[in-house]
Amino acid sequence: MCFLAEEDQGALPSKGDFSAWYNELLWRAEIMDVRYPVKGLYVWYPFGFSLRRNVYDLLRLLLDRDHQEALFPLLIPEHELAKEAEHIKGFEDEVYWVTHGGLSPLDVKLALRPTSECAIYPMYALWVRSHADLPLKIYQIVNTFRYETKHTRPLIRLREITSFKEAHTVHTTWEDAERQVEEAIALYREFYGRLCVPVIVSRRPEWDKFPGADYTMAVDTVMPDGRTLQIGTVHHLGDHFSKTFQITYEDVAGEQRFAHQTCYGISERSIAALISMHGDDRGLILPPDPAPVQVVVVPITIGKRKDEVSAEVAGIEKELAAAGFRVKVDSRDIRPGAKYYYWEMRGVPLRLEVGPRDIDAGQVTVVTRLGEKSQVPRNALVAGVTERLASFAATLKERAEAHVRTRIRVSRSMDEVLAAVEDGVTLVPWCGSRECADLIEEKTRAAVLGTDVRSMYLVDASGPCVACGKQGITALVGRSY
RNA sequence: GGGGUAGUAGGGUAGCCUGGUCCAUCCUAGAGCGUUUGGGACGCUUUGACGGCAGUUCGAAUCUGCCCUACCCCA
Repeated sequence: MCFLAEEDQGALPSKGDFSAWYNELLWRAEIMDVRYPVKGLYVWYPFGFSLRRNVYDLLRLLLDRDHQEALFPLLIPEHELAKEAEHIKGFEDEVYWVTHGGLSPLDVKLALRPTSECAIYPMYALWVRSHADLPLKIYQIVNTFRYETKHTRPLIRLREITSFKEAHTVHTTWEDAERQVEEAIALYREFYGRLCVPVIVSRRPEWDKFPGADYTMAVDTVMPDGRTLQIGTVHHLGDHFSKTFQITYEDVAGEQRFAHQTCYGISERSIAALISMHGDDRGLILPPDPAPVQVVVVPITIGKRKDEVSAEVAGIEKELAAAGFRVKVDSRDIRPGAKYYYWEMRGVPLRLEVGPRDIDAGQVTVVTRLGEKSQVPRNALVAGVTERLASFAATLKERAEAHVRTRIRVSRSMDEVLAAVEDGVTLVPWCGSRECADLIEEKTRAAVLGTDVRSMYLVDASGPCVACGKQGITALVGRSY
């Protein structure tokens, strides 16, 4: 099996073999180390953590416009977690329990939060008094724990979600909460826009909504192998939780009323999507916004002119850093080619090559991660780098959209569904019944993901239901992670 | 949840059935020295492992039990 050394040194598995590519890339690009000795728990390498920080900084920037960040405890007492019947039913199989303090059994078992509604809402009951306190929009970025029984996968299916951004809002009316749902969707669209990851928004079927919610809107993307990945959810909680946790406010007429709530979350699956969407056989490809290193400078030093090149490179580094770019000079004593491969694996958007020929010509050689090579005059470097990073991001976005567009097809029969979900998702007419959804799943191993499908590639697929033939509406169907 | 296979250095393998004290081999692995440097350089030197716990034994990578972890198949 070991033919790599001769044919193609150091190559990743082809992206066509997505699973192998993904696993190998995670450690080759130093995102995650999967060798931690507990199932479903993984370690962020410094490089991966830096990527994570940039991604979550973007998310914070968007949320901080009108949300406040806070922090609630990891442990939830059993009686609080069990308060909302539907909610606990949805999670009870996956909860980790803390049962002992030292050697003594605890009087009240404590759950590691699988999500934080039951940690936050008892406090909201204390905090919310008047209509003037509303809307209340708070978020936190924390780790959560779920004892996943299915196949765990780094960044995608975890027993410790390390990077769960969850927002919890409180409103006076159902309609106001509904408007918040739309705002959250818009916010998530903007976030994924910055990551150049195209998304499809849809309304999850009744049986697949968040436990305790009125309805759930989901944000999905289409992975390279055509399977979908849920990378964000927005839930309208109605007044279920406010009744359970007694979150009431006094309205303008002096009446006590139950509040209406929403919650919405994004996890490190956003990073899985980012990595998977753009990467290629050479490694990561990162858009400039989240890239830990945006520009790498490789000095080409030969013999006597070494000092001259070093001085030039130092000047370039200073100038770019002053302009706000995350720039890295690679002055290691290895050949330039090895550096190119190294930084390509790590997805750096732009590489600058600076050697004697460039100095003589008064220029810098610029190569994008997609391999486009050009020269920028040394005296217009910042402008040149700015322009190339912008067009690089635009190109990534186009590539990603082209990928998703070719993976969405319309199917009008079960056979067409079966063919379509082999390597993509499909829009099908569906009558809306659970029975037909189950039949579709049974025959195609693909699930009805949602209705009210919103995508820039939307095609109307209403017509006779592919399962029963009754009049149906457009539904999104696909195999998901 | 049920079944199967496996875990040997940074990564990949052989050895295990048939126990033998220095435990081999490959690599884009690591460390050092020197020569090199416009797409993965080369030479020399060198480091480093039998998943964990217990048992059997004069002696365990090898046999037994339990546990952990990984992968595959089925539900």
